[in-house]
Amino acid sequence: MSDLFGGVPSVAVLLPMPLDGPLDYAVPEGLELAPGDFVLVEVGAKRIVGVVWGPGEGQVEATRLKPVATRLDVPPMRAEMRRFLDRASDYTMTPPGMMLRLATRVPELGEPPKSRVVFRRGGDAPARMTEARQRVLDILDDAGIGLSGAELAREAGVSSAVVKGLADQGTLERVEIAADGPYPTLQRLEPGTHLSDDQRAAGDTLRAAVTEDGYSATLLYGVTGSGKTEVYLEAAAACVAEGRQALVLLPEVALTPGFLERVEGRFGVRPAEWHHGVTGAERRRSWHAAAKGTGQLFVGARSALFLPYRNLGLIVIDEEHEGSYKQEEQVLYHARDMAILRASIEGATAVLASATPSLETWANAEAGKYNRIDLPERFGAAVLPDIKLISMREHNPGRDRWITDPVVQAARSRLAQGEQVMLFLNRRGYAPLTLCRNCGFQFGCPHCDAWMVTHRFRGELLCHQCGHVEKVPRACPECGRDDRLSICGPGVERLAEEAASLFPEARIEVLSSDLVTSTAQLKERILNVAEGGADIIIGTQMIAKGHNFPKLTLVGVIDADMGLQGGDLRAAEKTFQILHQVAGRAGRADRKGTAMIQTVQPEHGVLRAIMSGDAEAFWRQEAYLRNDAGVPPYGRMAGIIVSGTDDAQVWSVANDLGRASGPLMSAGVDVFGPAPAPFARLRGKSRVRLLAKAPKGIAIQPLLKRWRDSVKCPSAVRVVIDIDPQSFF
DNA sequence: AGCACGCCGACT
DNA sequence: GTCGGCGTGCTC
Repeated sequence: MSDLFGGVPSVAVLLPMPLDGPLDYAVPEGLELAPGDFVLVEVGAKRIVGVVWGPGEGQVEATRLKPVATRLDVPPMRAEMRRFLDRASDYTMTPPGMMLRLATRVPELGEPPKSRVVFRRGGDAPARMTEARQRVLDILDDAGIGLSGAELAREAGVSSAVVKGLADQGTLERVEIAADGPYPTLQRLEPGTHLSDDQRAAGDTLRAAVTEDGYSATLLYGVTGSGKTEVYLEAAAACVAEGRQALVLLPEVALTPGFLERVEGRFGVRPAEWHHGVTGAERRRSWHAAAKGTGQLFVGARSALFLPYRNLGLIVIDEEHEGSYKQEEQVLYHARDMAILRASIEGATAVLASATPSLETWANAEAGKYNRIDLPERFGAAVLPDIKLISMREHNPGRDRWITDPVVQAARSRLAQGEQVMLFLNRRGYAPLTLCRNCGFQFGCPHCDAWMVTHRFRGELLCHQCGHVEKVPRACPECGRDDRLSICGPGVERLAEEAASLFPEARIEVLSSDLVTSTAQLKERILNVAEGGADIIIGTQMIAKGHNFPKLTLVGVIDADMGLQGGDLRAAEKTFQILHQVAGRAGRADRKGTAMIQTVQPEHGVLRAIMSGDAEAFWRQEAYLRNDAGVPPYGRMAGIIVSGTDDAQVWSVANDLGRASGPLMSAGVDVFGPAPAPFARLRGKSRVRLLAKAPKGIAIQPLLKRWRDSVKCPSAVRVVIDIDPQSFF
């Protein structure tokens, strides 16, 4: 074999660290290594798992090389995966080792396979049959083999003592099996039966794309409730039937346990999971199942893209437009882009599913780079709600009031019929501005140019930009008067106050990130609302998606214009997406719902698009604006974030970068900044941003890399390059 | 990323 | 006199 390095003195080993490249190690006598082999090597005093990346590069003399300690008994990393990591590292301008780190975040990688104890039916009948014991036995008979004592007890809803009791009597037998055991086989891979005509046609198209060899990408564009999930699960079925693995990426796995049940409903078994919450033995099992090919279907968060799949045939990115696909910490990457990259390298099918695609994806479909499948109809009884615009100029609710009369009337009649009402206002806290009517002083953040938002519930003033917190003031710091402070504008807390006075008998639930302490609590409260535990739901974008509320028939959007101000180029697009989502929550069961959208500018393009349902025209308009501005998808855009604890150092580096931008400008790249805000200070670190905008066709990465490296930078200051940020200013 | 080395403040 | 703060620099 030509790519074996037996007898070759050294290999380059990539390590999961932020080094510029791999390090050379000597190959000991008798060890044969090939690219992709997992090896254990000594780095400093520690032993670390690395991957053979190629032949030794020879920057360090052969005599000074440490030897490779061992080769691990793990399936070697495939060439496709290595290429993916290299390309991803290049694209995101992250050291390749950090990409490897994402791909090796699995416990006990270097250790031999563990075993675990599971139960099976033993010969003896129990001395006495109880209801609890019967349930355990039923669960076991159903599952066959593979459940541990704890799992059995949990699934049967009994205590572990019941399982232990059965085991002691010989009704259950303990068996030791490999801990990284395979996942159960998916059932019913043939085309699904309960599909509408539209769904079947879409499913067939995707099945064909999966069956055909090689890479393709498809935008699956379907309104909420059109059954996108059923359609892409058809693609997964076809993929698994072909003997390849399928991956479904979800934006917020923690909030979608229902998804696993839908998969189980379709395929009879639960998929392998990979996300933050999967830890320990299960994490290890998932990773190895990906590598060995013993897992067929994977469901996960963005990090699931970095599993070492043996034969990946399909990647679905559900809710493709979701911002949570972008990782903003440590390694910056956008899972949607990386999914396309990986699919193209693996020769797999990519499916981007959304009711409100990102403009980039829409434009790629428009340009023919992606196929597009439209699912126009809602499935079953679900009907799109009536949408009404309420002009706030025409219906002025009056001083310190924000709910207009038409919305009040509609809410009254819906509440009277025992239905639920949702009021959406995308602003946390009580009120966005406090000012002094005596001297005109406005309470602003000392670190940025934002207003301090009053939070009554917490009893604090909060900067929503940088997180700065102050006590609620008693008097004006400028003139000292304590009787002229005026609280202006609404937040959800204040809206709840208004709703309580308008509908005194209604039960009101307010949901916003600072009124919810944990994900578990959020789930519980949402479930409570869904079961009818509240009449009026008031909230921020937190309530825009998630659990279905069957009794909800009226949605009131309090301030549709809120998101449209500011310099964010994606403001219109984001507002469109969130309005579409919120409005779509009304009336999905037997009752056609209504969405009433309060706005001061009913003629705005976003609102016209929401009204007419003609998203195409809106996107075309937005695409035109983007084209004009030369930003994605018509150009490349990168944010350069300079951060550190020392303000002076941060500014000095940022200014040096600004001065050194000449070569970029002459290459046709526009550079803006340095600009502070919106994140002037974040957790004690100051941040300054620059923005580079390159027209399409210019490879921006090498230019940026050279730019970054041309400015010397104290190690206390970090310079991060963020390709295609979500917003700029 | 870790981890060791190194140079200046409050302690037995 | 030392213990320890974390700034700087290196890992084949």
